[in-house]
Amino acid sequence: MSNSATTKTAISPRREDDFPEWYQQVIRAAELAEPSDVRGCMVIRPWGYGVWENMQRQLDAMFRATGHRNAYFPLFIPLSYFAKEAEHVEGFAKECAVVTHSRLEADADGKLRPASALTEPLVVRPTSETIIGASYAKWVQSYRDLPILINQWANVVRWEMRPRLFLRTTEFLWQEGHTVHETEAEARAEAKLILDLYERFACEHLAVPVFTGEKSESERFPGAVQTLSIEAMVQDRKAIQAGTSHFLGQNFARASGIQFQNREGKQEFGWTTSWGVSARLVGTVVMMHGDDDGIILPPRIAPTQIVILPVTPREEARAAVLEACDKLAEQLREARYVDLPIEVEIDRREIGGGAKNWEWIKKGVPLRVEIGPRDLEENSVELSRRDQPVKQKQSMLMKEFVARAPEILRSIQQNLYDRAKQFADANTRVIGSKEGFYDFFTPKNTAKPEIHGGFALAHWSGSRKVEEQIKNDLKVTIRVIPLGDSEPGRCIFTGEPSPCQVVWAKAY
RNA sequence: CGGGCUGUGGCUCAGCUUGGUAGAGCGCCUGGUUCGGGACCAGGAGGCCGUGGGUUCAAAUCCCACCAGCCCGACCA
Repeated sequence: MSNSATTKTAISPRREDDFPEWYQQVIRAAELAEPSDVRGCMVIRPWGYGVWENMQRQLDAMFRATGHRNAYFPLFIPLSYFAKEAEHVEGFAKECAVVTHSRLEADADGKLRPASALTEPLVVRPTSETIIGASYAKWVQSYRDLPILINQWANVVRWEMRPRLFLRTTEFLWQEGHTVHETEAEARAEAKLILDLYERFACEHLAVPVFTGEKSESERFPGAVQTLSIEAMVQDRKAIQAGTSHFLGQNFARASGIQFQNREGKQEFGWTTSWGVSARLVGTVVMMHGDDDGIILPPRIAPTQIVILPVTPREEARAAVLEACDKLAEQLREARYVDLPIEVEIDRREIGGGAKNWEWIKKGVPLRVEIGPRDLEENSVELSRRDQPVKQKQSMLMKEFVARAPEILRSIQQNLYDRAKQFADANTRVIGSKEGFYDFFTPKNTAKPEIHGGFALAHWSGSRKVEEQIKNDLKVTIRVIPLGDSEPGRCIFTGEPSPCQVVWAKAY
């Protein structure tokens, strides 16, 4: 019997009925974020920001460990700087916010109007290659000044047409690394190092398995020589680009005048890279792990990993229950999960126990712990794992729970990853013919056009024309060209020789 | 930026065709009964009906413009 048809879920619609709407409802129900009155911009609420802060903290440690240091560069980029790299301009010109005035004045009707035009308009950074390049040009004189390994945590603005909470907003939070190297090989190695770092972060911290590789020319960052990317498959089987790392060659060095005297005493342009991930990762986690009752946060990035819910059916038991909660919280905070104290919160609010429980379910807290009078008598607690069905509860001795909490969190983290990996594997196919390819990406149910095959691995000769044709016909693009060993074959569309299979999918 | 749909208390929406002083459910507040599960009963607060203009004695309702949101395209982290 299909229980799911009758069971009430916290989020409606369900994923299978309307995935985009489900996504929005989850974000609202979990109090991650909400749309603001400013077109295309969002308010990130404490719960959502807490997730981002955890991602930030953990990535930051990884950057530091690989020799990078943080710095901060201006939000405003003089138009003339921005104009230096031709492809870069072409790529970003259509989505730039531009500051042209420096003052407001009241007109005759008392309405405020911009006044005092700037001599040179300022572009609000859509990315910072050019403004950072201007500084690097001053800092770099000799090969002894290299490498420069800097990261910046910042907001950027891209005037997008269709905003979506976390996935595509006009202003967004991200991290952008910008490095300069003495040789091409070093710069290429840096881009690859960061790609691997992003992959590790996605898998181990976000429980998000990814496909990695190089972008085709048409999907490359404007001005880059090579763009590397990690791509995840979310639950509607679409791909989401979760992080990119670019080898920029000498293009931006040339544009910004980043030159140094090399070991032979000759002037040479530096070799640069840039790389970034954004708060889009929060949206990725929602679409990756969420269910019809809300989000499910991987323990490593959950702002609260364990919530303690006092059960106080009788007023006279209240004090004793709360005391036991405090004691448990204290003990749990002394335990370590991935080398950090466990984040514990006691929810003392006096609202109905059921309602309270559901709030935390929707917010995706990995582990809920109930303590009531009966538990006090038996020195036990009732556990509910967010990665298991809502009604499923497990009783455990308090002492045992304290000892096992880190292990349980690890198990949840692992389970989320395994599930996601299994889903991605189950919906990834090697495809050997054009017909098979078109069939794979053609929706079987016209009422739900978003449901299609998933990811396809297929040979492609490198023809841009084929790429365009597929995009026009099916809205399917090459997500990545895998790096490393590959079996040559024949392009399934043209029969031409192909060096390797590439990953195809519909994308966010 | 093009095409379609939609803007009415915090949320979901009814009312609009046939103009006549603003409604429901959920949520919120108060009191009570409950309490190992999103409880129940009673009372209450909350809305220049997206904005501006027009038609009219009278506009949530009709007309025009604008703005915003969603879905579909082009673009993107």
